[in-house]
Amino acid sequence: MITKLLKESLKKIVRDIYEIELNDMELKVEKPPENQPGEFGSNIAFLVSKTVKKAPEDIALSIMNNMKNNNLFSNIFYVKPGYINWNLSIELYKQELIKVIKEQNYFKEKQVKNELINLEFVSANPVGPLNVVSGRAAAYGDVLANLFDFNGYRVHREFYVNDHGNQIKLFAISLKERYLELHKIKQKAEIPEDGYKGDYVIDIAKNISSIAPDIKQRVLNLLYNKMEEELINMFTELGLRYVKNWQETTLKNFGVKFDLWFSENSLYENNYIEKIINKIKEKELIYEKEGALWFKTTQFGDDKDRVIKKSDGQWTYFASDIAYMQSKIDRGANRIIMILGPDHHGYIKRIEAIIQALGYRKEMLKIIILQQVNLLESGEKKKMSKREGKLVLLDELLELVGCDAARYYFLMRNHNSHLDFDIELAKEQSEKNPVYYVQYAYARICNILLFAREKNIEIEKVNIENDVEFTDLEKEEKDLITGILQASDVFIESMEKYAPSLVVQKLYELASSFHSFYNKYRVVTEDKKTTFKRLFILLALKQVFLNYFKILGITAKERM
RNA sequence: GUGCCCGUAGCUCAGUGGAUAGAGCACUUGACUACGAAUCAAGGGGUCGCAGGUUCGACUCCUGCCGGGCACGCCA
Repeated sequence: MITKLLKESLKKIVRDIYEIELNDMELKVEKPPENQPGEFGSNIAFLVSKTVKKAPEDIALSIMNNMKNNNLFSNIFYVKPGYINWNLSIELYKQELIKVIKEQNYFKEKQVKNELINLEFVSANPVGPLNVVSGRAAAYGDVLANLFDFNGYRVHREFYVNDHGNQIKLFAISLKERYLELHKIKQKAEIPEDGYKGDYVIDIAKNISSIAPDIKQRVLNLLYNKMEEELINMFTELGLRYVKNWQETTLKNFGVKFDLWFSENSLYENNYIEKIINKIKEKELIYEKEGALWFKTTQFGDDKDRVIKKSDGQWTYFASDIAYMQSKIDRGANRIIMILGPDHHGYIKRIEAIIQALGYRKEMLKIIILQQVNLLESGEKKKMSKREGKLVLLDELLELVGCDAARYYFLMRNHNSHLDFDIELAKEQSEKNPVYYVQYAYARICNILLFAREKNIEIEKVNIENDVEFTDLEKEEKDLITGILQASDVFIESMEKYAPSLVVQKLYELASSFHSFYNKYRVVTEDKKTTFKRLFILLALKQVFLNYFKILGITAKERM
């Protein structure tokens, strides 16, 4: 909020003097390094010097001259090569703090935009429980969705269930075999070569009667009548349902809830795929070769065309993807965001091709590749594979370190960095997890406010506008205030950069400022003036922390 | 072979055109008879993989190379 205001004022000054319009993304307004003067600083003179071809110093001095006429800026400093730094006016501090304290949802954009964002993430195959890799995607996607929501967009969280195709059949057969073995109907399970060998399949076989109490009877009946296909169909249906429940429960424990679990199978109903493909056919983007149907993705920059219908007459997954994209748009999406694993980077071109072939701008699509999670075991790299059953379950992690620490751990990394995951390390680090650092700061704030109330200091009755002075601020107090004022800018910037890690970083900085302040100064003292001033800062700070926690999906603990 | 991601302190990582490159962990030293020491203050530790280029300015952008990882099906 405040950064935006400052940027606008600076841009206006430049417009007045030089008649040029500055790019918002390039213009920076930020806190200068520790050893430099001023609470805020800007690179504005450098930007202007690029187009005007004058020394940054001269430009800075002229801009500074005009800044003096604006009461936003109180002390203006020129710093060596061409920076302009300044302090904010005390009055501005006060007005902003009052708003933070008094306005409900001050940080949340009140004007809801018309745009609907379809955000797809996790979308793990429905053939097993979620592992830590999905955990990273879940945390990332959820916070991204929160950020969009916070900034006034409508967001639809979607989980694509790949419940169609061969892998499901293999899973169903594996499950069936395990079931027969478990109930001694068969001596030994015969898991197909490409089947699912992991122990978790045995667990599912053990527990599946929880969603189908009459399963044993049905199995025996079908076996007696030699209805092998029906038997597999039954295990397909039950297995899918069981796994979906499992995944949904895990995600719920992780604080993530989806608006829609979209079934790939549903695209096959009512010839939907056929209809959408025909739409592209009309544009002559589809041709036949060697008995198969091909989509001319090369027209949109792909390196080769892709098959959409195999020579055996089956649609490929790529065909259902085409229909799926159209379905998102049919359901009102103006913007499509997909969070995919690094193994999908080759699909970006293809999906862009789909969007364009369907007649939409490719800008409406944003694909974020969330880099891989490497599973380590005491330093050794280990291959995670659902088929082989080698994985670290998200459930295990949650049990081990808890939801807050797990979310924080995943969110600290940005999306394009690899993450080495060592369960031993996670266990060890859980006690030192920075999430406790930020939660502790919040608990301390609550405690002080509680303490003040016990001392019968009723801040609610104090008139902040008239009776509280924000003069003579200590450095630590100013740090807290700038942290408070910058919060909404952090939320906007993180959204624009698709970077939840930025939120985490800023929250940590804020907590750090608070802990420093706490150790140096006392809030509740004999001196009424100072006590009120500090209590008001803390009231605002508490609100800011609550907003950060809400976006990150972390619990705000009043006591640790 | 082609494409994508990564290479920053002993370890785990922030930082994507700006100010003396930052945190946490680990290590050393100090701070509780006052709102919680799960905290704070201070210290050591770096040729930002290497070499060129672009410019007022490069960890950041471009080119080449080295090292690590992933992906390149009429599988999903």
